[in-house]
Amino acid sequence: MIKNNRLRIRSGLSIGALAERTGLAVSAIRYYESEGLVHPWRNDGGQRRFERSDIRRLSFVMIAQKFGFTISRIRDVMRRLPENRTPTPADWAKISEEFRDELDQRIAALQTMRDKLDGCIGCGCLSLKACSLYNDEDRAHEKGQGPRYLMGDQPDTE
Amino acid sequence: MIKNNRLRIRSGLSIGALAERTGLAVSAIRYYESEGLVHPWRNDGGQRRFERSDIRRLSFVMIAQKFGFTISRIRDVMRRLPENRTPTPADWAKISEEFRDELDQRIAALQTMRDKLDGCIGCGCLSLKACSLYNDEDRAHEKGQGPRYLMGDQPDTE
DNA sequence: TTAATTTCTAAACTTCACTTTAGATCAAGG
DNA sequence: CCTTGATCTAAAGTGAAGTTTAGAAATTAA
Repeated sequence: MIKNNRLRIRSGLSIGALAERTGLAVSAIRYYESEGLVHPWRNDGGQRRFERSDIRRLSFVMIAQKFGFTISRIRDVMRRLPENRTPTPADWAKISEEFRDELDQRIAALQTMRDKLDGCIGCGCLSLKACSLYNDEDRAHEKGQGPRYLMGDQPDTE
Repeated sequence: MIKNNRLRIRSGLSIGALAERTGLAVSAIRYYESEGLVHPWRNDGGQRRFERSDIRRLSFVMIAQKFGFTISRIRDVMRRLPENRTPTPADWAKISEEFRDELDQRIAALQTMRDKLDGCIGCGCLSLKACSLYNDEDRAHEKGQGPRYLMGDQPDTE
């Protein structure tokens, strides 16, 4: 099975080397391990050793963070990478597409809100019960339930 | 000068009434005061009393938060409202436009990043030095300096 | 071999945007 | 007047995403 019978040394990258390669702080990498984003092994002295493909994993994390995804969301998506082998470019492309779909939705939601804001600028309301910026379904921040009573202005002026 | 010489009672809204009108928690309103977003006065017993126009102020805060602006950014923008008089719809429209401009920029930045991601999905790279998702100027998160060395992959495979 | 550098763990600290808690005071209804 | 209910302050807690610190052990360079 093994074509090359020279001893294959799996020395791996130290955490400092990985930090240099990714631009991340050492402490951030340890934190990402605690969050399950990378899974280093330990050498004889108990120090972390990383695979070269972890550079790519962490790069993906950084990109996803730029897009505004949370650690837990990123972890969920990365769970879909193969565990038994080093992910291929095709594997990465597949999970990237998932992010793209969410990104599209968020762009669309922001655009809708901007259009509503345009309408509100036109009428200067910004505080009327009827304002479409309230009680909208297309929230930018899905979590948090947002205002319930909203814009309690009565028709009289203030 | 004063046409109506009946005593004008400026009783104001209690914090609970304002909470009901805006949908915010009482604790959130106190927090917003501590952050300089509203400036209630105190009645004889030391309780906060708010103007009716504070409903609008807080509504504006809520909208701006939906758009992802931070408290300090919102405070900065709201400083441009007139202090000597109750803001008019036109005043609100003016500062809303400022937000709209930033919103436009953020939408554009997200779109650019999405397009780049599309390119990366096509080539499956996601980890090459040349990848345009790194070292880009159009960051979604302006704060935080982002990766410096970025994607340290050497040309050899992993 | 010795000294300098890295890495280790655990715990505490940071910022943001709030909420919760505790004990005290204020205001309103019966 | 008395009792709820609302409000007050200050401090601590929350969760996300890390950073900082301290003291010890491992690794590397000279």
